[in-house]
Amino acid sequence: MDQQKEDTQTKAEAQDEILLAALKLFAEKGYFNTSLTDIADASGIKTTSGIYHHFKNKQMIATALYANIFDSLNVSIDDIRRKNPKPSEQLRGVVDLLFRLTDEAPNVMQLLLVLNINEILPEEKPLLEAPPFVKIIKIFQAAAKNGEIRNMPPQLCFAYFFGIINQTLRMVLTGALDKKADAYHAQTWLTAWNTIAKK
Amino acid sequence: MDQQKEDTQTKAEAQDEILLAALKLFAEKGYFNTSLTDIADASGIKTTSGIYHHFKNKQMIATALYANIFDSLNVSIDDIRRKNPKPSEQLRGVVDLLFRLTDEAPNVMQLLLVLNINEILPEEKPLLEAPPFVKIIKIFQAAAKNGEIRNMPPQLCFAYFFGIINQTLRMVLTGALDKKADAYHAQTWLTAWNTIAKK
DNA sequence: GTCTATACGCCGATAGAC
DNA sequence: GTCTATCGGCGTATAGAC
Repeated sequence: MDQQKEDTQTKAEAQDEILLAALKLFAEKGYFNTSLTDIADASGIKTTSGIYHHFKNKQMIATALYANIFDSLNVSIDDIRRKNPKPSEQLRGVVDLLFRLTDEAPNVMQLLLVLNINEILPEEKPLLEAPPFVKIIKIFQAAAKNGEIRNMPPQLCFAYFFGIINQTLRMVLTGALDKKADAYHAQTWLTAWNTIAKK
Repeated sequence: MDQQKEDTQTKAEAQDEILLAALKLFAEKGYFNTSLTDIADASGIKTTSGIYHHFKNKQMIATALYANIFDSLNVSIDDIRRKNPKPSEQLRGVVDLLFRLTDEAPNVMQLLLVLNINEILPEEKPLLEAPPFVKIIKIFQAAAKNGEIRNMPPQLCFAYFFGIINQTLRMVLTGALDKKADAYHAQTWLTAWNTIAKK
């Protein structure tokens, strides 16, 4: 491994460049409006052939992108849960994360909130069954159990709470709300929390 | 015109069949996963050629679909505004409409809430600038003026209020919430209303 | 591992008989 | 207005030289 450091780095870098270009283009134009030629042009690679040395086909690029995003979210959420004992604090941590991502990595949030994973990858599980979202549902269950929130199905908690959060962030992403996500952070958290909090 | 009544009726019916088939397929598989062959098969028409006598191209089918949906929503919203003097009642009427549509015309709601009009029709205005949504924003403005809701930007009202409504309906459409929309109607309205109501 | 060249298929779209 | 037949092109994907 060490003796091929140059090569492996280069390979990993090339893959990253492809993924980064794809992420940007998918977020801007959507998956189906983006051709492999577009992706090749936007990364360092000159022709579509080069892409096939890194990914089996176009779908696998999207699969890898979503896997990376889910993994990263998973790590962050685990971290948040470890550092915060109370479910309400954990939820607050997740919201902080999403607002930060919207300002700092809007393309990632675009894939999560705007694009339809099931239209791109019909075989993939629905978004809400992906690991990070399963964990969020668990936070709602824990919050209900310890009495921080009202007693209602966790899916409905999700609908109300993240309905507000996600719609706000979506409108920031599309420009329907004209300030940075951060400008709406405090007020939106409070509003969302109040929809489920035990009054 | 009158003397060709038979023909025009037939023509209109054929167009409707195409639109209906397209609506169903777009809602199920998405616009890009649906070929004109699929649409021809699903309507009475036997080949894709027939479609071109009714629509200039594939995009125009989507354009017509959205135009129909927007028109119909527009009429309904005008009706609601005429019949209900208070903005809060108007909003309630719109919510009733959306919940009813989710149970009775889920394909229509799928196009509105799940599919990305701007990915399908890049030239089209963003959804929130379409006439029905402009009217809803106006309702929020009127509600703010007469003191029924808190004083905040109408776009933010929209984000909170319809964040809850739309996310709930989206989850009904995808099966993440397992009952009919109607089962969540009352509670969801109340929760959404409370996010913007002057307490 | 990256290029050139090219194959292949699907789909959108057209021409023209009936 | 609907069919048969067919085109053209884009976009995915592969083979093979370097």
